[in-house]
Amino acid sequence: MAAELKTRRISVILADDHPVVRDGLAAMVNQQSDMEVVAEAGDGDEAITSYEQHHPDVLVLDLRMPKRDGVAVVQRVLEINPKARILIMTTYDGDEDIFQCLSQGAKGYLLKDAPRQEILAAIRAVSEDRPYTSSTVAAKALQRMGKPSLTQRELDVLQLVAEGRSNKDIARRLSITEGTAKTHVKAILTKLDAISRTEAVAVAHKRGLIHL
Amino acid sequence: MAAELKTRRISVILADDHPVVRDGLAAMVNQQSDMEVVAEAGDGDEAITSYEQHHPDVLVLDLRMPKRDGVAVVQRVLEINPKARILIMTTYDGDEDIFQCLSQGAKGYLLKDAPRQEILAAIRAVSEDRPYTSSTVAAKALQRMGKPSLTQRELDVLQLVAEGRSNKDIARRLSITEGTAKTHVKAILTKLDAISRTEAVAVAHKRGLIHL
DNA sequence: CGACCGCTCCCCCTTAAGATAGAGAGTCGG
DNA sequence: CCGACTCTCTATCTTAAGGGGGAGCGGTCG
Repeated sequence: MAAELKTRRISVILADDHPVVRDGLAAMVNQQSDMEVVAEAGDGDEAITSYEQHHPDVLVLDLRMPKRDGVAVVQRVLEINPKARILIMTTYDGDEDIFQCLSQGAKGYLLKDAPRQEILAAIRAVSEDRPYTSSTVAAKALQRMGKPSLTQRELDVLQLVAEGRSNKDIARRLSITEGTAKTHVKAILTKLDAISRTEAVAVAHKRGLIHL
Repeated sequence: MAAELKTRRISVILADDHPVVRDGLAAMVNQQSDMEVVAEAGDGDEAITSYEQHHPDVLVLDLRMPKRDGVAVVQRVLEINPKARILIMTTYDGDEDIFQCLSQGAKGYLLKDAPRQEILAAIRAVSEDRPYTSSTVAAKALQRMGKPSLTQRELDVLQLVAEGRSNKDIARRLSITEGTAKTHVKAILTKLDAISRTEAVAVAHKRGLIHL
């Protein structure tokens, strides 16, 4: 490690709520001669303030974090710097999560069970502003294409359905009539291609539309 | 690092399907003067064969792994060596998972978002055959006490309910009548204190009775 | 402006789900 | 051997859920 070190190292921020994962990534990254960890964050808010302070080459981001979830962090960071290079690193492989992050402007998306080499390759790719998406993840993103998306109201209803609420209960909570609640549920069933509300919950969970 | 190194180091096997997590734990453990990682495993079967080969002081085990899940590994390893010292390290905080592992003989249970110090303390405790359970986890285990447990058949039915199957469909798949399926569902609702099947799924998921 | 969309409400109708109660056959442990 | 438990099945009844329509109203956008 001598010659190629002249060029500046890739600076990386790690945002993950598990100290163990941060340690693992930090160990991997700092072992490389061409990159280094400049900061770590344990929740969404920390990730944003850290980004503002350090403006790293790459932000490695977990999707599920306390205080502010990954998608919101992506949105906020890209507001601060539209050219920010963000690599999503998560256990969630639902097409909705993937679609949301990538369409919002994240440069890469990979799963936590990825081998070391792939993780490092992804960081390098994203640092050069090249998108990185593993084939399985890309396939999921394509699956999402063509599928109808739910409206905000439908997502509200879906959330309550997933909690096991009845149509009547949902109506009360959303201050609408039971008939309207049923209309929304029907729309959800149609869009998710489900026969019953319970199946709708299963489908929505698999796709990452809801996180129980 | 000199004097206290005379006593043999605590040997540790790490079983987790995420390379990143294994790296993180390995880095943490190997930095300590009184412990070392002797093997790693990426799935349940590997964990068992690794244990048989090395007979480590502590087996750190993730619950959700390919091929064979954590609870099954705990069972098998304790068959091999009833005095095995197993520390569960997972993201799942459902009372059922915790109860199953601890009642089966795991010595410790902690969550992946635990701070470094707690993780190391847990490994040391378990290595000395002292049980380690964080207060929040212990509280969950106590919650489980008094709650009725489901029969195997009820778990079968619950699984299908969670997939969104109708009573008729469940009956066909289990080769029973729809009436019997309803009887099981009814028993499930009563035991889980739920009003509808969808709520039952939500409760069962929270408690860790099913993993979607 | 007119088309489109999202949200709201309404109707009727069929089917699935849940509540209640009873009962026979099998297994297991005291 | 006798409870206790599990699994199975039965029947009836009430209510919730789902299918198929239609329709008004406030936006937005070409």
